Amino acid sequence: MTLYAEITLPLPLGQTFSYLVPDSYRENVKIGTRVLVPFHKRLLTGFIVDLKKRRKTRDLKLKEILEILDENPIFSPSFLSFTKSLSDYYYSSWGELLQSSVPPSFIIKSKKRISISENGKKAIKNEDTPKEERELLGLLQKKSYSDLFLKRKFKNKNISYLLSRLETKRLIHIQSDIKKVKRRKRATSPLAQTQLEIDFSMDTQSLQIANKIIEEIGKQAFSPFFLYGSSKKRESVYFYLIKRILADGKKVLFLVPEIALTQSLREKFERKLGEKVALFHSRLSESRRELEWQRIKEGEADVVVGPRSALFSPLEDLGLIIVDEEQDDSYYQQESPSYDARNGARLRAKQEKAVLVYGSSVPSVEAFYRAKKKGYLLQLEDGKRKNMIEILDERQERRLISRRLEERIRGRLKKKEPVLIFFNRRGFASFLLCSRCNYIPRCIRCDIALTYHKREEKLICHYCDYSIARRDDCPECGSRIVQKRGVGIEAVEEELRKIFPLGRIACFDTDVVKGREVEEKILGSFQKGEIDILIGTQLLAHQSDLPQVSLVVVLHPETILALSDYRASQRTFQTLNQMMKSLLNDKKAEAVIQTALPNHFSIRCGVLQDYLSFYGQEIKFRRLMNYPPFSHIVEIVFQGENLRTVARESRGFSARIRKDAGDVEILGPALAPVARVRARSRVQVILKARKRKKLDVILKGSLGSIKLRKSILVYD
DNA sequence: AGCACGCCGACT
DNA sequence: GTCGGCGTGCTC
Repeated sequence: MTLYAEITLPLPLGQTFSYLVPDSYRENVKIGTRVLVPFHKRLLTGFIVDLKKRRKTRDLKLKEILEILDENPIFSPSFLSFTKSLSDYYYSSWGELLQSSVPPSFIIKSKKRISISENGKKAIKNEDTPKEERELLGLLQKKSYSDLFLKRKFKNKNISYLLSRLETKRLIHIQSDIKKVKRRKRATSPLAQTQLEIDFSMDTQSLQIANKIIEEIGKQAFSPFFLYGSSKKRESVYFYLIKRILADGKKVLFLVPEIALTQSLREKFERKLGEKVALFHSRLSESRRELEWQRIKEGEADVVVGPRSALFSPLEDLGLIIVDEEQDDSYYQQESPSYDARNGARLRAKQEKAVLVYGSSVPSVEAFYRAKKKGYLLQLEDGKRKNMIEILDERQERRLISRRLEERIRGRLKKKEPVLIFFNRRGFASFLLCSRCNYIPRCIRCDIALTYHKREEKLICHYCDYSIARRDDCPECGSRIVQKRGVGIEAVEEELRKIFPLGRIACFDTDVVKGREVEEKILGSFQKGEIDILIGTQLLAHQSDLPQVSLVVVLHPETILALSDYRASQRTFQTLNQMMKSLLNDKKAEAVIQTALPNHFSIRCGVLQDYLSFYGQEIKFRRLMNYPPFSHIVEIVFQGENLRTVARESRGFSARIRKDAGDVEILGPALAPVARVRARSRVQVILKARKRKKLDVILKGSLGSIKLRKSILVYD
């Protein structure tokens, strides 16, 4: 009897495809292995997700699997069903998720090799051969190239058409060969032998909480917890739990935000867990990443630590998943295949019947609400901070640095105490404006004004990095009166240099910090006392080892609130809270906030690091507006080169779904907040509903009908 | 996502 | 008249 394989492919298609299993493969075909299949004139690496004795459709002539690439499954049945549920939840492609779960070298694609034929060599000399064809043949005369290379060489031209024409004329040979991956010999574990730390001491209250979680661990059932408390306390609970899980012979997945895995944290994990730990971080090379993947697959790592992509580590016998710094948005992958690793962790823990522990001192309001409601919130008591906080009302202030603020800084500098200033806008001025004709220089590919950068004397687009040299006159009317509007970090720096001409001042932003060396150099000299005033953007606030100072200044945090997003308050709160972490915890240390919105709760609570008050107010707002966690939001962004097509497609789509929308709110289509990025117009449709199920019902049938490039984001 | 087919404008 | 632009549709 014939055997049929259901296969998902790494394409944004949202369906599986059936293939025939050749008789020669009948014995060794398995669910969860990679296969090479012919698919519409090309070869792709797919994944077998099911094997059937009966075919799904009968009016279709099926193709055969070309090759089975794995002897043993690389995905377990439970991993497959976890990734399937994740793809359903985020409307992203299962095949793409599986593809991103394995090292890139595991994905084999056919590669076309183009070489010149004897006829082709003759044709070069022939005057009748079109210029374009001769150009290509001339290139191929020296050596053969891959189609990818040729595509890049002939950028805008329709190369595939040209190639097929030349092939029919027999001027070239097109050879399709498969890029085989050589199995690398595994190197011996590169970790140095270290003295393991076995001190897991903690206070009685933390111990109680840890034991509460441990009770559940024995039950072999999915069980979630939210650990609310300082990072220090959380950490001691985590390591206690890990120790217990490992003693049971089970494994641990430990997720951290993208930038969190700094040297010091890495060392801590290695000190406490030794060779049992596999660490992923952004600076890991491709080959090293693959090596770690193999180690985990072979069961040599008991604990996997890494950012959101570590969610897909091939761990078996998973007993515990930890998601630390739960509030961090880097857990959400917006690019395709999109998913939220926090929710992904929940789905995986459910599938594996594992214990799930979220942790944060400033939880997202969504997660905090659910934890409270479902009764799995665990609170670690923390000591109160004792700092002086001053919020300066700057609604009347004209100066960038107010008199009062200037005095505060001067006072600290006199005592030789360094000062940290946060200001969240790159460049010198947000935009330039011609006084005569009101012309504003804009990006040619994006729908935004160019930012003026004084250091480079350039106008730069912050969306696509397009830049032009700054000129003194207006390109529209020639007027020489061009105004600078909207203050950036460079203007703050200039102002401070005027006020404190003898002060040693430095900036910490993406334009200065290019690479790890610069970053370490600036932070290092600040630590050594070689810098008096350090001014930083979010880039500095996001550092996990922030320098500790006695005066922290925040200039205009209300700019974050201006974002058109229901989470703007949460962002503002979190950013300010983060900035306050660089404040020394003593009575003499103080923070000064200069803002035009001194009474906004996200600013007040953020500065005071008062999470519970913030939560209390924010959750009221969310309830009132029916935003998550009280509803589910799906945002569909249509993208395309010409606005007409994008508009037509999005209008058609929204008309189709409106027909049976019921009580689902449908907003738009409307231009996205930034209507054009990298020469692509963006139009969005937003769906909002109390029950997630209702969104699925509407979108299940309709999403497939969208022909255009689209991205779908789920918020709840 | 690719890749081919098919229908309308600016050019040797 | 042809080339070649990209709108449209399909891939087991």
